[in-house]
Amino acid sequence: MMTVSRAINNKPGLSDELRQKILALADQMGYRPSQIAQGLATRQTSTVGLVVPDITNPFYAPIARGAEDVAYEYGYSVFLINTAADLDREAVALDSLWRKEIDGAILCSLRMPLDQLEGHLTRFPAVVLFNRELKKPLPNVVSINVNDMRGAMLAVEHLVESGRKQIAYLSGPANSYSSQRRLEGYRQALKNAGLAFDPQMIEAIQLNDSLHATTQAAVRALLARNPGLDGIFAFNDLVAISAVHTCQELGKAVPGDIAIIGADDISLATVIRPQLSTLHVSLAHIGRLAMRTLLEIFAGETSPASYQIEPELILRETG
Amino acid sequence: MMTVSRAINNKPGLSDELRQKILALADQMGYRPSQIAQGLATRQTSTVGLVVPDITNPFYAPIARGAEDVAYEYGYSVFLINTAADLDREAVALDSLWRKEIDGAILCSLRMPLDQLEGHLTRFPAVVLFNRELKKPLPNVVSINVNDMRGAMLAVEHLVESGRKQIAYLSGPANSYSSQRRLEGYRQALKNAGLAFDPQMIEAIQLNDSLHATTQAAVRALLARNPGLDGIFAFNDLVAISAVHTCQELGKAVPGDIAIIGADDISLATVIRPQLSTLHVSLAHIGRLAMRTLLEIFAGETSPASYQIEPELILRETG
DNA sequence: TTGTACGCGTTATCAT
DNA sequence: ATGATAACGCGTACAA
Repeated sequence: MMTVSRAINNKPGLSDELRQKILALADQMGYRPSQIAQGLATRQTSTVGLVVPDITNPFYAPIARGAEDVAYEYGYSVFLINTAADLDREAVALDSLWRKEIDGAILCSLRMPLDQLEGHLTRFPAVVLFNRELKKPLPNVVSINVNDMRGAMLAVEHLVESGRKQIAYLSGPANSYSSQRRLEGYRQALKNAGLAFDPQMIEAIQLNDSLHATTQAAVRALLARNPGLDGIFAFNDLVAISAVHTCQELGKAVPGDIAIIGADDISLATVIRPQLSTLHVSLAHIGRLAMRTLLEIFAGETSPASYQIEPELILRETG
Repeated sequence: MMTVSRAINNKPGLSDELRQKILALADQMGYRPSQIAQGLATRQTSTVGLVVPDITNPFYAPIARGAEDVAYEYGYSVFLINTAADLDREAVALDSLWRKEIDGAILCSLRMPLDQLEGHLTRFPAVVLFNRELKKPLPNVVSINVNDMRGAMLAVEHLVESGRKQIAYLSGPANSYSSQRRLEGYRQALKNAGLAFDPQMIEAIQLNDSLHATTQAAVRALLARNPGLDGIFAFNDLVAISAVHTCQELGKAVPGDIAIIGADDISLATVIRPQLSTLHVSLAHIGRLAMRTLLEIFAGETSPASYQIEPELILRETG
């Protein structure tokens, strides 16, 4: 048995001749070692977990794709889990992954409270955390964050520079960290430009309901309160697109009357007309980076405790 | 050890009192059985594989979501694999899943030749095959197919009934089964309406290159050969959307001059303007059905050897 | 260079 | 109702 094991795992300790013979026979018999048994013996499963709110969201799909691509290259398999932004499901998922003895996990935008989260994190050999900050660094976790605040500033600065005076922010739900950070950037950019911050210029989009309907309502409310509205920064592209259509339905030209800038540069941004101006981040790259980082931790290589992704303002047709 | 095992797995053979004591203690110690070890002992891993060409494709994402949702409900985890329509990667993926000793797999749109495919299929305890027909049924595999031919007929019939005379088909690559079946439906509907089939009315879209660029070229070519073109049926929604935009760029009104109908009803269909007329199939439902079917096979319940999903023509704004 | 004993964490089987 | 033993399929450590 051991000779076979050594032959198949390419380990030294047997003649090349015997190795070839074993390999040929194994191939002929269709024998491949059970990864379950290997996992039990070596405590390594060549398996990682990928937790996202919703794989259907064009923001997360490319991340998953990038991560799985790299995993495939290195012989790892990935468990996909959708949390649906449900706290219980997050907890159950993490527990389930732990019981599967995964080698590591990529956790995207978990809503779980920090203290509860850390309890889970320490149980995994390695974790990459996306869009979530830790209070103090843990040795086995690396975080990757988009510089949302800086991105929002870029967008709002451009709106100001192109002469917009009444700029609104279409925010996400209050429990979205990204949305909060973008709100900060929005306020900061306004302040830097000597413009007053007006709470009337904020509308929050709840993600549960029909996105387009709620965005429609939000834009209408914004316009009712501020007839001179001439610029909108939306916390993500889907909302931005809905805002574009709503403005057009209301007889407002985009960007003539109202300039609109989204965030994330999902693939939809270039398929709609007018093409959406937005903050570009390479989603597939983030996924690849996350998985590569995980592999580096496995290999014991030291990597930065956190990565910051800088968004880039892409001006297309809406702003 | 056995008493603990029985307590945790809710098996008979111990007093309720003891069971509670064990459960409480296990909870306090944070003990949960290793699914790897369980897998080795029981030969069941509570794990399934989901193989799709590309999770980034808005057609497959909802299927994956639906499947994972059901898996979650029943305590199963799912391995996500993107094949990128690469034959080697398909084979490697299937082998990898087999070594992981998955309980079953959902295989979407595999390109692999039938004889090679069957070799893989028989190694799995249970398989649901999507968009792929088997020559003769295997006892452990159920297939789910969209009635693409019927769908194409619905679309083309409607185009004919609304007065369109020169109807083109924007087909997919030659190795796409769906696209081939839709071509059949297109031809059949033409025939039924007494219209001649003209090869000049077909253009194939290669998926490798930039989708919009190739669609643009295809539509231009179609229009150059047939200036009177007044209807287009596209083999999927993404291509249909590109076609809509191309027509508009070329000064053709949609659907005034040219009516366009897509297929699949991906979520994008309702976010673009004009909203896309298309063939609706509930993707999330297919995913859920696929996973439920897998679970039924596990449970030894008999289910039909194949399901046929009937598309429904949804008339929105492009046709 | 090759083979043997043991352990990984769990469940099935048989005994008590 | 509870416990002891073997087995699942492999890799590690050590002996031959």
